[in-house]
Amino acid sequence: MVRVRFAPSPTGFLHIGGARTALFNWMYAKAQGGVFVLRIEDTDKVRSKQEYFDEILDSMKWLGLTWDEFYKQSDRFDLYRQYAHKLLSEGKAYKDGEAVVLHVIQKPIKIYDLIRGEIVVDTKEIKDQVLMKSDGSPTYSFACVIDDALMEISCVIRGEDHISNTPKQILMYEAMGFKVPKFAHLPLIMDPEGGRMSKRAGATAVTEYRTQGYLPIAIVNYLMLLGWSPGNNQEKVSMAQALKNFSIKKINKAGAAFSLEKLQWLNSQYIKEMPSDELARLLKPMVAEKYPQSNMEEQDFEHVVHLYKGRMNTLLDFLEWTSFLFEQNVRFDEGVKEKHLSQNMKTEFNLLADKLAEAREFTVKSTEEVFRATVAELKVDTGTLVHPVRVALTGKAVGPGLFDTMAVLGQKRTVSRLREAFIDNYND
RNA sequence: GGCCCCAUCGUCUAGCCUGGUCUAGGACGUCUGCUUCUCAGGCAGAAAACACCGGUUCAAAUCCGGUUGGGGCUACCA
Repeated sequence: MVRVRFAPSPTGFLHIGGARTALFNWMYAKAQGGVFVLRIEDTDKVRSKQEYFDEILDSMKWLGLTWDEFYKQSDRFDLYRQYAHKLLSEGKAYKDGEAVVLHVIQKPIKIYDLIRGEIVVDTKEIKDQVLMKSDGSPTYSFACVIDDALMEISCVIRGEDHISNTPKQILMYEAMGFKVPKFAHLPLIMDPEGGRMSKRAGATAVTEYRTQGYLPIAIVNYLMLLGWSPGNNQEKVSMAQALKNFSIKKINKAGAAFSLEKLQWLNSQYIKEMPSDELARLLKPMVAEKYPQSNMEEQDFEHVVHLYKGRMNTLLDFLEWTSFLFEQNVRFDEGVKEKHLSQNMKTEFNLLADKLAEAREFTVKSTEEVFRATVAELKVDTGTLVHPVRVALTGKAVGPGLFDTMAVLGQKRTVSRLREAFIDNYND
């Protein structure tokens, strides 16, 4: 029976790298019908926080990384103490003040790593290991070994930063007479420049990506591609497909730089393929929060979502694009007013406004007809009127088709924004 | 510094184990063209890599050694 675990410590938010470690563990378990254990390593009483504990569980669930068994180490201190006593009584460990320390025997240790193959380390590099700290709490390695052994973890899949812990821990397995599990050390995620992943290089916590409007399915898809490939030139990979092709031996050995661009692309792909009603349900509360006074008919809202779906990289982009629909006043993008509304087109705008005001219905088709007729009457190019009008209506030089835009804005607001467009300029 | 891990386009990767099918494939990004009221999108193209040196071999991205470069660890943190 395959049994794996993800063992974060609640001393910070779930890190994007931690999420990937969790994902590979989860996939390894699911691909083989095994068990995925979530174990919270909260032995550091000072640094562990309830808020982080809650957040980690929340992020795991959000990503869909559900667990079959749950433990936390603070519930298991008695157990660690028992093993410390045992090692003490067997003479394998000794006391240093209140601390319990393992005698490290000199010998070469062989690690068989599923990803890297054999790694040999001489224990002369390793000094005696503290098992129980003076305050009575176990050290990371000690608690980890006891738990992995007792929870019958068949393969320890963790970050490469733990390679040097592995020989120390093997010594502990042997001292306590436990069976040594298999190991697989995942390459680390690097920042976009290939250096150490740090806060400065961008978001590191899963929650940040969540608030920035990334879909969990896109994050999971992106993360699995960091160091692994389904092997058939696929980029957008369904979990079912990934599980079918998953093999831990196919995981890369080299660290992988995190690319926000590719995550964004994947996110946009998932947004595009999502049904508009579903996307609308996701967006609705975000709109309500950002624009409290907004109220739009369900049908209309869904239509707006449909209109902007193709141009969103993140959910947040929608809020940016559509501010002109939910705010009283148009907010102009940097420089667009100067570029498209510097020439006074009051006459043209008023003519268009008058004609639009008379329209009996206000649809994409009818607004286009009115617009084309106006352009013909004015004897100007379509473009010379389209761009200033779009800017006047939306505050942006770019966006969906102008007639789509007018139709969702509605007759009343379209007409009034056209009429008010040059009022400021008159006072200049 | 010491110990350990790693090295294919700018980035993520396929290929490496089982050398020849690789004038190295895909994707993101970049650039170009088409579509169009704009941008985005979509579609079609382009540029872009086996870190270096040596060895083994008829033949090396693939095997071996070294160099260089990057990363990790070096806590009574996890």
